[in-house]
Amino acid sequence: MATTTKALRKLPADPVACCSPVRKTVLDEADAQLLAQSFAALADPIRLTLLSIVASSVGEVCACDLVEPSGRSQPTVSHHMKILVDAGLVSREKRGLWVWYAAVPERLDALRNALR
Amino acid sequence: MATTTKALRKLPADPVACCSPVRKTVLDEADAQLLAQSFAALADPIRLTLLSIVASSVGEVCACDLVEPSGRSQPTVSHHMKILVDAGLVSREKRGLWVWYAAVPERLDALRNALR
DNA sequence: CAGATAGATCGATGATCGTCAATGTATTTC
DNA sequence: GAAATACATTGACGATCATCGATCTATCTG
Repeated sequence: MATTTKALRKLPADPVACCSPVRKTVLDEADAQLLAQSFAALADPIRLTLLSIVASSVGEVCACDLVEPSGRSQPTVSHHMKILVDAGLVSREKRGLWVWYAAVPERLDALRNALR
Repeated sequence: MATTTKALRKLPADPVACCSPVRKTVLDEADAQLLAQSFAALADPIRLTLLSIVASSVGEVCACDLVEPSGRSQPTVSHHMKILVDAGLVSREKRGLWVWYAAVPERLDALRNALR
């Protein structure tokens, strides 16, 4: 176990290493779970492409304009967009026959903040 | 296909919608692949916990101090740290019998920029 | 109501992932 | 060299994921 050898280690620039070289976890289990789920939504190249299309557009983007540039089938695009929406990164609104997506900047900001 | 109906759609606040409502992909395939791999490294609560421990520490952190707070076995922690190192988010240095990890702030910055 | 269209859902399949026990490798100490 | 220690690697398992064809649902139009 780490405790038995801890006192013998030469720690780099840490004079109080004998007690605990690890400050704190900073992230509790629930936060980690939630954050991981958000980052998982970004952990796919297709979803990053879809998000970049939506986020770089001025207003909203129609779902029908996402299938072709992503190079995937319509069910696959629908599946990925659902993941982005569930993660809160993209908003979804159905008007008539079409569905319109828009980026949610506050959620992207929240993720950026989590990276420090 | 989207092109056939595109002219009929009522676009929200976009007077030149007839041409192409999507500006550009912003992300080429290679970039998306690389970014997705980095975000995938963050898409696990254990890895987020491990990274938060390393990143919140002043200097380096010994591998032996990561097993207990993560609540996973030593091989599992080694596995996850390898993923973080491969993603460039954490640096690894072996000195004697111990391995020391440190965060790579530039890489975290790069990911934050990608979310902008 | 019938036909057409946009998008979501279902079901199946192959790939990848998280996990740990067992084992391997490198290093220090005696 | 032998024993001990820290960490990595292997192999196997079940779980989750990405994908698409087929189908379902909702909406608009005539």
